[in-house]
Amino acid sequence: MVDQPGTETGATDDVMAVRRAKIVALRDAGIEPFRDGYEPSDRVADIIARYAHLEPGAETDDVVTIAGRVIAKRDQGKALFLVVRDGAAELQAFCRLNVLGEEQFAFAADVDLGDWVGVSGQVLRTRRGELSVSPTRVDVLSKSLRPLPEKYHGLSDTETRYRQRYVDLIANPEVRSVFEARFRIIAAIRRFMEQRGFLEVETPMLQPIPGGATARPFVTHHNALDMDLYLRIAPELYLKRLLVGGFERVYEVNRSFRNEGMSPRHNPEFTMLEAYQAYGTMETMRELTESLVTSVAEEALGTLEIQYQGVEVSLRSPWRQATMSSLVSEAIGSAVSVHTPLVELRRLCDEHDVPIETVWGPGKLLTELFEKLVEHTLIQPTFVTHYPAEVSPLARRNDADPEITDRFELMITGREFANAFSELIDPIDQRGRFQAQAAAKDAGDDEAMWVDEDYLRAQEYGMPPAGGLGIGIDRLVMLLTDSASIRDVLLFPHMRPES
RNA sequence: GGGCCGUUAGCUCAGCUGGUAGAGCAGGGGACUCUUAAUCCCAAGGUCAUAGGUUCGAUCCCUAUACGGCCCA
Repeated sequence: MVDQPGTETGATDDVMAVRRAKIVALRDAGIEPFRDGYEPSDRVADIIARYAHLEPGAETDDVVTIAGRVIAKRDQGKALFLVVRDGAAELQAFCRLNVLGEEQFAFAADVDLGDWVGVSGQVLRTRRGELSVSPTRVDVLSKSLRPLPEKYHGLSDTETRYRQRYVDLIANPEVRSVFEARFRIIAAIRRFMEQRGFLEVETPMLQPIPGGATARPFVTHHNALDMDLYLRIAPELYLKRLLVGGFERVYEVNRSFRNEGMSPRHNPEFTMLEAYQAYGTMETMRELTESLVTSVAEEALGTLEIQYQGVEVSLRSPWRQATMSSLVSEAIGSAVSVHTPLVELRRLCDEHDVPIETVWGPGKLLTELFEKLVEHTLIQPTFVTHYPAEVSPLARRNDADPEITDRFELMITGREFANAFSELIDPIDQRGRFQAQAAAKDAGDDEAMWVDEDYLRAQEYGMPPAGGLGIGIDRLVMLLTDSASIRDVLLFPHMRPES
């Protein structure tokens, strides 16, 4: 039959040869090992729920057909146990010679670990208490050619886990639950935004001028137009064009791309939520951010008291708010702000080992001090408000102090999670800010922004006052799934090519 | 880009002071009709990441490279 006592070879490289031989043998016996479709009657998770109270040793007359991957096999001679995984749920097939008959039993015994199978039979619970299907029929739906990782320790080599996520997902069930959480979180975000009256929109990922953030872009080329295009670093300027056009509440769950190094917190492509609300302000966005994160966390975890990498974090409202200048002042022990003399700020940077560049003004120096001295200390959710205008080229100036903006960043676990502000809607001021960015770019800052004339033209038609918000989805998922690395929340993280 | 660490069988890991490698799981053969990390018996499985160097002799020491991880920029 399918059993091949003659093909005795223990060489690990020949595992695939053994399986290939089985495929040939199956076809010779008139059985297609890669079938076209199948019709299971039930999902394993439903069966487990339905028969939760079935007594050990009890048999039912109910017949079910399930399908899934064989992830364990325990051969007992004239009895055989196959563990079939359907999604995240697993059910044992308790194959018995007297129930299946010689031919079907031999067929079942020949199933390999990793094969996709269909199993049809009566539901029972074994004397040992394991809910099982006692098959009257076993079908191979798709043969597996490669051996699975070790059943007890799973797959732990990080490189293989990221490169071959499909194997990681088979070998490490907890990986699946992280990604289920990720996509439930994103679905919850969409529901929240919908409830708040926001329309989900799509804007270009291929942009002639990359805008909306300070970052180096990826360059690509349009052959027919013979022009360079850039993968977006943010959707911001397009979403705000929609405000000009009269869409009052829009958002985009966007994949954006930044041409920078990789780290446990950075991937070249990442996911953000950006939202814009006409007539809103920094304060509107602050409320939106806090409500969104708490409601999504509650929905995903059922609690607002979480642990991240061993650190207790409370997401319970209200969250702390503090201005950047007050936080920096607190850290260095004397009052500083964007109005502190340049020489004094430079001296403070020097004193605290913050490297500086001569072209930097007070706003940039203050921000550098903040990032070096304060940012990593903000473990509990904190809105850091009133960023300097110098580092906020798209944010509205504060009415009382034009050197700062009505902007905040949200810090949790010492990292940035969100960035939001009252939008700069004055096209004349915006042009000046772009020009300052262009000057910085000319001076060698390759992350500085370009002048986007079409965006300025849009603003010149009149943009309503608005609040805008960006939230890093990958980081939010890391926080809510207690994941140490962004690679653990990306199904296929970016990797260098295999040798 | 810099520093540190890692790479041994398909997977998870040992490998002493330098004398060309072991185990468990998976895979092969056999036994077993309630197992669940099943158990028992037998046999097999290696370009020790790659390329150089030192040495009578290198998985081990040295250099470079590749890939990965962490930290820093």
